[in-house]
Amino acid sequence: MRHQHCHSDAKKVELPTLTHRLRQSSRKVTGAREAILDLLRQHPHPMTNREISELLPSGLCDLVTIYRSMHLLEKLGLVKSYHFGDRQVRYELINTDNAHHHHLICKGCGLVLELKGCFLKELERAIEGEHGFKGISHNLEFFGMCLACQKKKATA
Amino acid sequence: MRHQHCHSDAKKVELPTLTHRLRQSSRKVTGAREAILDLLRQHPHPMTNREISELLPSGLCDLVTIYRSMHLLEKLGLVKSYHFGDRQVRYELINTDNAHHHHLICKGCGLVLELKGCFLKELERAIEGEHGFKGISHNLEFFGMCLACQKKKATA
DNA sequence: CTTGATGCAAAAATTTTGCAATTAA
DNA sequence: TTAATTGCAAAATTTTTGCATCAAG
Repeated sequence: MRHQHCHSDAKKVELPTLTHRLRQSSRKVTGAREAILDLLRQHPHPMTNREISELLPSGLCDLVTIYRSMHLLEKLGLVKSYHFGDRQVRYELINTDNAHHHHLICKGCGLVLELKGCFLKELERAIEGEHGFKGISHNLEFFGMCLACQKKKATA
Repeated sequence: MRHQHCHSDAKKVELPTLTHRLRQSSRKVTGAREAILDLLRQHPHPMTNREISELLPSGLCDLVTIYRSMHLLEKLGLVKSYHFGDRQVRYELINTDNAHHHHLICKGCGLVLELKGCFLKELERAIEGEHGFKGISHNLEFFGMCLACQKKKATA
């Protein structure tokens, strides 16, 4: 995945709000965690641990710390993990404005657009009824070729 | 994922049909590949390389061969890979009867049901129009708790 | 102080690669 | 015969764990 951008109008969660939630769970607000959370705020699209590590000021913390932090943040419900079908886990800050959404990912350049809204609630109800499952959720991501990559391909 | 089952009425692809497609691509029909394809026929739901390896007659082939085979079979379009959100790649035989479908996965026991049909074609068109993307596809999987696991939880 | 967090090294687990030997066509 | 395939060993990744040290609350 070469580049990632995100078009989202959702209001950003404030950093103090996030650190407060750490303290509430008797977790400590450390330099590494603040930096990670702030990075996620500034790049509001799913990122891998490695990407996070590379974007963080060099030497700020070990990659192991990022693994541990992301597990924790996910458990505490501050981030959500996404899978774009390439066996990598990506984490995105959960924005209360825009909690549940899907992405449109360019297979050429890795551009990520955030899609507004979701249309599968009724479908989930139908599936619950038909199969007796409870507590249904879903993963849904779209893939395609963005305008820029279409042009690139045409001229190549 | 502890168990996997699949409810599918789709007609099974015949083994000779599959091996024929290997020969067409000037690939060889080996014991390992026949065994893998037959296993996938008999377990018509997505399986990881490790699961395939463990279900194959012991010592039939190396795990490396399975990795290589699955890459090849995917490239040739005989299998499709799925991601159930646990960072594992799962492969399923492509059945011409039932090429595009989604799954309903129990978070308790790993039961996998195959859902018939797909309802997102119009949605894909809408997204193409709105964002200028071309060739849109999607990944969609549902997760929940199956009846048996609901009971198990209630009595626990 | 006391508990939780971190770095570093090492272990574990997963996936890929090189190469000589083997086998299907 | 020859081009593709395989096994084995080894390398390259990726993720997890242990433990002593450090730091936030």
